[in-house]
Amino acid sequence: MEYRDRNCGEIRAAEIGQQVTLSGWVQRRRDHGKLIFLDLRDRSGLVQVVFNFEHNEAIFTQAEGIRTEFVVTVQGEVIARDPEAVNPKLATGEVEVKAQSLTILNKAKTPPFYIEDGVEVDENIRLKYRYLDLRRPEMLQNLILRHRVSKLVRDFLDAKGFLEVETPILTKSTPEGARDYLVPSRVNPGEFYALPQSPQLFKQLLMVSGVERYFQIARCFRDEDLRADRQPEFTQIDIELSFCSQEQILELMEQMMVHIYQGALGVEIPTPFPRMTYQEAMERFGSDKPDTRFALELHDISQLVAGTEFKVFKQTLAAGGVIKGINAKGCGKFSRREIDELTAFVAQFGAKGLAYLFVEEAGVRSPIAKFFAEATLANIVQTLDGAPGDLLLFVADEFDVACQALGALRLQLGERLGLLDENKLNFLWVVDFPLVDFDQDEGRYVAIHHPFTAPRDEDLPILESEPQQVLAKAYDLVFNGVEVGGGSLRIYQRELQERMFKLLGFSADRAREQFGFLLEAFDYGTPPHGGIAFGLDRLVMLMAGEKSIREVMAFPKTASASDLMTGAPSEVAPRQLKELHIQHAEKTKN
RNA sequence: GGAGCUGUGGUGUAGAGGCCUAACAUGCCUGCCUGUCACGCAGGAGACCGCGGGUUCAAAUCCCGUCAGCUCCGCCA
Repeated sequence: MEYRDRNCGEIRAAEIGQQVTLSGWVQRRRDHGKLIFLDLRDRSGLVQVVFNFEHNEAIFTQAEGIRTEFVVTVQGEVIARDPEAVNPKLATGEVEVKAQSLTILNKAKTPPFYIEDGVEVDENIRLKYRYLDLRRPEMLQNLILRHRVSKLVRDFLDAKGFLEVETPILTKSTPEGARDYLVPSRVNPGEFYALPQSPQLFKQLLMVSGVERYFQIARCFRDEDLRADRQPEFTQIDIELSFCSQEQILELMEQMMVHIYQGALGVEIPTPFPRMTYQEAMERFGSDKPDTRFALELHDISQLVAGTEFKVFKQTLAAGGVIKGINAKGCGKFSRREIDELTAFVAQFGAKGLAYLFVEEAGVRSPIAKFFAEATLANIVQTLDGAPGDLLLFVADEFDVACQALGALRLQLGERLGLLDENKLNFLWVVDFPLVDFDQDEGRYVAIHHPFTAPRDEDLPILESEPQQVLAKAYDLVFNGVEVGGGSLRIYQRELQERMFKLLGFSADRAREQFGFLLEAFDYGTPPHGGIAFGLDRLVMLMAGEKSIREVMAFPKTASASDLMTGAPSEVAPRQLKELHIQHAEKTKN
């Protein structure tokens, strides 16, 4: 049989008088006794179908048995609605289909929740019945948007001469970075593959191969705890180019973003995107991914309060720390309790306390005011641009902690004060990241970006002597305070790569064992290269205005990394384990 | 690994020691209804309050544990 010759949501007044065949799901049935209306839904939208007892008794009787979410085929004539019966809320609201035949293709149980937009349903149930959740138009729209973004990326990069190349999913475990998902090898007892955290090494090797311009919409896997914007498997737009400067990469990627936003949302984004160094981002916004839609910037008052007798400040400064503050504009009415809540909030980020100071017409009011001279207080207020009615908040700690805590507080206040303008599209490049950081737990330097990121040429002489002063040829793309992409120019000379491994505490043997194939490849004529990777899920999430990447992934996992629909992960048969040479696999959690 | 929030008919909520034999809306079922589009009207079924302990004369309500979901910290080169 013929199921359809057009889509439900696309029928318009121009088709009046035509015979049509439609298939879809029954959104709703309205039974008026001798007259029944069905809202028939397919991917394109809704159209109203009418069954009239007087016109066709047999079909009418059949329609009486129809229920929500039945799958039906209707054949009939497109007719005009009476002017007073037009539904302006429906794209197809000027017409309806007079049913002449009806086929019930499949019945349906009553769904566990409403197949409608804007309904708040427990996420447990949505995820268990994800196939029904995806029937909701807003979820379908998210899938469509994601598809469009992928296609725009492919079209853009194709036009720029990039080749899409697939890289292995079963690959080699590299202990640097995130925890790997491991896959046991049946034919090599005791050995494991790892699922890729990113195609990083393969794309660099493709540069050695002479591909010159590579991209892949690549699935990546990281066995770390989840967040609203982090899933164990996610998708990157992964890009690598040879013979290209950092500036050329940034410009090309700006063009790509313009192309995506124009093509998917019809929105024009101005270029070039602003650039900000990592150092400036930390100092002014307390974050390496600053939300520049609002001010509330951080200020350093260490100099102003040097020599103070206030114990906390004095000790912090003596230990080489800093005193930083922000101005909570207009929060001068905050209660003691609200300030306690803010203190608890910054404590999450390691701040040991939160000093505060109310700016009032008469002067300042603060428990710590007595420790400072009038002139000092005036200086502090001036530095933070304080006006009567403002609340100034301070954290004294080592630089990183003070910045991070106040940076988080800044975002919290920004949200609370309604400063996060949804209409602003603030792209920002953060550049000049440090190359390495010292990891106290591991007692060694670790790469901020990854071990293949090139140091700046001018910093090479101090690579070993002052590694923490070395800046990297690395860059992140930030959108409204969210990191949407990051990349770097890579090391492409064996000697430098070996120096880097050594700095990161790799023995020569271990470097060879882990990354020997890369080092060896560098010996065979490696072009200068660099690249970037964007989180497709995050990008689409932001474009869709969603708060979680789960909303733009068809089948996401819960915070405990399980799939409520399929029940994965699950136990497996002893025989399967035996074949994989796995001895003990005891379930520790019920 | 840690912290917080949530869990009551299918769904969304109310109830916060006794008024609960658990309420409301919606959905579902039955009947009526020829112009609805969140159709309407009448009637009906449906939850032992996530699970397990405890306190109490009495627990959906308080306490402890546990499970699940969400958010955050750690973690995420």
